[in-house]
Amino acid sequence: MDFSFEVSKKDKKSLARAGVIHTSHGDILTPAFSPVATKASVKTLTPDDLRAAKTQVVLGNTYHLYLKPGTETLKKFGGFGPFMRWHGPTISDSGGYQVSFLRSKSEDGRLVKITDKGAIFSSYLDGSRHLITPEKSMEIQKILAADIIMAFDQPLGSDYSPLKKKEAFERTMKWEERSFSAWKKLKSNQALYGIVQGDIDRSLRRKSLKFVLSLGFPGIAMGGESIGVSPKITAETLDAVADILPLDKPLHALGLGGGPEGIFTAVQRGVDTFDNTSITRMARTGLLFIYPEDGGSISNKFRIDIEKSKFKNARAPISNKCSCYTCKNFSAAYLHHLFLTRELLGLRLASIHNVFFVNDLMERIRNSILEGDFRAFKKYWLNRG
RNA sequence: GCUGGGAUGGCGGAGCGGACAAUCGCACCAGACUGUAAAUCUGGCGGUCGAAAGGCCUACCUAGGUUCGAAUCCUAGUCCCAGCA
Repeated sequence: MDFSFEVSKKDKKSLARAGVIHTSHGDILTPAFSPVATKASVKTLTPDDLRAAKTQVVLGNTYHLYLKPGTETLKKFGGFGPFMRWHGPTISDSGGYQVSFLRSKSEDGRLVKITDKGAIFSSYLDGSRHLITPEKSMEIQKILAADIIMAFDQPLGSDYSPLKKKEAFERTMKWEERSFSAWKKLKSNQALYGIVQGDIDRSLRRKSLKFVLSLGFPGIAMGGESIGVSPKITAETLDAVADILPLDKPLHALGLGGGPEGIFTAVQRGVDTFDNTSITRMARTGLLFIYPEDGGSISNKFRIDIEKSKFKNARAPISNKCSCYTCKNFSAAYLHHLFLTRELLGLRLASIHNVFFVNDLMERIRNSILEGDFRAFKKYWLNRG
């Protein structure tokens, strides 16, 4: 397997660490952000845009790519990475998240049926029925050919009844076991991450992590709603397993939210990589990140709303501190105009900025860890406003 | 000049006697956005008091009138549009 993880430097006073994930498509210097290319596209951005925005790795989704373009096409291209012409490291999600996601979205609950065997989905594209099992997810993910793949799981919904939570929790462990053995059988050179569930239940989280460790997955992912809903709950979720997190396995946070505050919260607790859709989605709705030097703070969530009328005549860029393509070349007023007139270029320039911002923040965090400065750096960002 | 149609909140445009402070869209303001069915979604949007329920005031071109009651009906005026000269 062309995959390994090494910790270059560990923070003395927290679980934060700077490391390197080696993959056959290159290294990922951690901690790192992975933009999400659900359908083999980080919305509005080309691979060149992504690279220029310091992107190291992108994440695609089994569920969506299986439905379109389908495994036959992706097989011919050798995976979704080559298909989208992203030649760097990739991650694929197992489709497990869609299990609960589709369920909560459907009004009659008939969009998906979950049994121990697997999940029967209705395609959101044409309504056709599909069965995804842990084994099937592993097969599909082999075709997607990401460097890092995920076990097939069923996240616990925060709105689940205790009984339903228990059911999903037990099922996830069974599914992970099946994912693991299917992955072994496929002899893929991909790294399979086991997913830790348990919502905000401390003992479930611990049990889940211990189970994942006992199987011997190459990496660990933290899943479920509670990892991304707010920095406070993210902290609670990660703190539950802080003392039993291994040092030699990379930790990925699935759908980590909370902006810069959430990122610091997670990195401090040992997260090496994370993905998040809202960073690019917020970009498309005009919410753009700013540095502390620009007035960013916890209270404004380190972001501005470019559609606000105060930017109508703003000649300065979104951020004076930022060195992304957008900030180097365009005024906030221009971005404001593009958004109000719904010009498509605005979506791209905003996405470039937000992706760059988060990648740049990760690089700065990494450097601060390497220099033994993480604590001060974090304080600089969070202790103001 | 004649004939016909019309004037409603920032704009467009419903309503055509009571359930109208007035449908809806745009704009504007505020908010949300987690492993993306998301260039999306939610709320507000005459003034004022109130936490809210709700109250009060001013309102559908202008001025009169009819009516218990008018954005809605009548009269006059002003302006706009279309067709014909």
